Amino acid sequence: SNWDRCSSWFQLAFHHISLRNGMCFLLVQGNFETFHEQDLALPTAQVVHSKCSMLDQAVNPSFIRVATSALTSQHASYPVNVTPLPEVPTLPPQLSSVNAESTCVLQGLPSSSITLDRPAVDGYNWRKYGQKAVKGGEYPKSYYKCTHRDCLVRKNVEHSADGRIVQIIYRGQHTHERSSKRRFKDYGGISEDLDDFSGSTDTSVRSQSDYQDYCRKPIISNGDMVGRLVEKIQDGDE
DNA sequence: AGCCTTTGACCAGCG
DNA sequence: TCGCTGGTCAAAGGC
Repeated sequence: SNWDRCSSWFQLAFHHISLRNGMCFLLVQGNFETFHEQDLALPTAQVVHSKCSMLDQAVNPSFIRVATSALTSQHASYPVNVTPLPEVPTLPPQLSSVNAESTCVLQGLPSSSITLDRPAVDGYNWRKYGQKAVKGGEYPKSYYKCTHRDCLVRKNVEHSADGRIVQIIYRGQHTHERSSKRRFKDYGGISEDLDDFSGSTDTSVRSQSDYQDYCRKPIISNGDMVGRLVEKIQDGDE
């Protein structure tokens, strides 16, 4: 039902794969956007990989690798360490980078184009407390703390040279639910909808939403879809 | 006023 | 001990 509520808005952007056991993976403009505990409770990465492999590979082979990678992270102890995908499809020329979660940069568009560069739209509030150029300055690494009182969770976000997130490392576990919708409005309303989508009453589900953070280089086969999405955002339509 | 990012300084671990 | 590296602090300024 959450999917039904959400998909009407995001139908331009979503590719989705529903698996037989009820798992539902969302791929938002190439980002592996949402993992919920209910999605992840049963399968190991290996199982998911095999299930995904049974699907039409034409949907997006990279997606299967992302799903497998994220699931591996899900069941591993912290810190979570996600390596970047080795391959990504070619983007249309007007669009070099779109990350629905935290970075949305459209190049070749007017200066009014949307740029979302926030630490996370994962339902938690983060405060950046440092940034370092690591690995010889090749990859700037940002350090974030959860702003919730008494919550010690920290997140390290590593960016590639072109600004894409190539690695997110979480340390600790949240001791609270995700924050209210209020702050999500800061992200142009998109995340508010995501919150609706993931707004299960099951708090244990919410606690796993960090995995929404995995930003990936976009996998877009239809530039027009993004153009229409951008129009919607620019019109201020939440 | 409160919260945020930025950024140089500082600190700890390691070879 | 020294230098390097990664992580954190905290002042300053912006929104």
